[in-house]
Amino acid sequence: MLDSIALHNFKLPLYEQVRLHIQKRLSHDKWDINQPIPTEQELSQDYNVSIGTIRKAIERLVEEGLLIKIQGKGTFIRKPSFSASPMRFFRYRNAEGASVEPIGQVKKIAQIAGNATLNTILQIPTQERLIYLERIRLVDNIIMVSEKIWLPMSLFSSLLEIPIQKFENLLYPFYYKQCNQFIASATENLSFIQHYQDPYLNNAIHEPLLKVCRIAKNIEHMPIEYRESWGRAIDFNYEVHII
Amino acid sequence: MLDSIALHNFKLPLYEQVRLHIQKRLSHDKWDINQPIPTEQELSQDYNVSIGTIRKAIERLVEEGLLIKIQGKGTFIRKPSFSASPMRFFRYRNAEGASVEPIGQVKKIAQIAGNATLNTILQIPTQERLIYLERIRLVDNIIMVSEKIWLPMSLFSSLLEIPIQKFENLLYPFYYKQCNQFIASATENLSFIQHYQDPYLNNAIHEPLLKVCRIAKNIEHMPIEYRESWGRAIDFNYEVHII
DNA sequence: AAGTGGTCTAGACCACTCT
DNA sequence: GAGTGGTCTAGACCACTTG
Repeated sequence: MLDSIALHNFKLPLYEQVRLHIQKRLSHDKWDINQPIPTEQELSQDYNVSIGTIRKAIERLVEEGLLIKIQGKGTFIRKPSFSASPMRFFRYRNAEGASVEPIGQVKKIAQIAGNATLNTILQIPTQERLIYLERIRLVDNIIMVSEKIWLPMSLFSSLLEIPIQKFENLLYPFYYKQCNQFIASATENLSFIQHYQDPYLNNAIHEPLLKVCRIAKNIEHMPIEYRESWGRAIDFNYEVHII
Repeated sequence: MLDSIALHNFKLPLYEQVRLHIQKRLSHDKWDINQPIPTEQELSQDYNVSIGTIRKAIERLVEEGLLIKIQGKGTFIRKPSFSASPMRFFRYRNAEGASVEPIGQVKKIAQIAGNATLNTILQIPTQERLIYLERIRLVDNIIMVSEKIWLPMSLFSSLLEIPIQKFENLLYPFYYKQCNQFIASATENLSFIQHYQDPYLNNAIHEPLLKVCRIAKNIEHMPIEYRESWGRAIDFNYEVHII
């Protein structure tokens, strides 16, 4: 371990070097996602730094959302958990006023040619082909959100062999199980669209819609999914905290 | 100092007790906002805890946005800085494509009776009177945002003596100078509105608008301002990062 | 009982700012 | 050069989880 990394050689603080190295191991070393990563004691010996330095490195990874600590059990790789996020932007109350878990359904999957715009977003060569998905999200059998999803063929080709009925409710855990691709973070851009008629939402042409463009990234911050979601603007509701 | 606080008496971790105590001193002790707060060494002696514990307490206050550290100079109370935030939600490019600092103008100030809804939001007695402001925000002389603002009379009465021409571009630093009220954080709720005609935006009645409702709070998390802002939905654009 | 992360201490030296 | 926060160490004991 000590030979494999050249700590103390850069200008970066020690805990930053350790953080970056652990971050790489998270994606490359294939640690079991249900088992704790090595303990702080072990890491401290591995890297030959004090335990306080390890703690600071891990603290940053926890802040980044890559790891979670559980006292008495250990430190674990965080599983994808924000899969329900497009629904964050839309209010919905069922008859009883309770919050309901929305259902996701893939309606179409296809293999398509890449194009300059999409492949630039996904940071892949222009000639690489893409997988294209259409998906809806329902609450109480009402279609709340319509989605188009683009994925790099090189990472997700195995999805093409799966019938759309077999796609699970939440896509991100499904990506991980089927393709070993782990979504760790995302950037979403919200804007407002008029004069667009979505075939799934079945909205009136003049009815305003909210458009959410999402670039989802893996643990190394490489984009691996691009998604556009539409929903009725009238249902839009979002809360944000500012400091 | 040691007598004035009873550390070690609660179940809270030491650094949490210290954090809470320093947080109270920030609003009550009237430290000069341009001078550093006591050094970590001094605080460590004051509270009779190790310097590591002080550092952890201060670290939390920095994360909360209450303090900023500057290496070599000291730790300072953070001045209000998110004053331009309603404009975060609206895209605007001037002729040169550069980003422009919007201008804020108060158009009306009045003293009004409290009501159940507003006084509940501001967490003040129903009978307390309010100060009501109307304000616009311009970019290149175009009105981008129209705002209504409500303030508790008890904290902001001195504003009534100031002619509206004297109100400054940014309100939060102005609140601090005139009324010693410091905005430290805020919660904003976004939604779409149709069929509302705003007198300043001069929008068509059918034109959809974005409504931003903000509750702004002081350093002790008490709400001291409620604000509703409207802008054209077509100009809406917002980016959010998810982990 | 053993092992994990959580809290806390008491130092050391470094990088930066100001005078 | 003096003083600030930034980094790093090498321990100690506590709270929690699991066998």
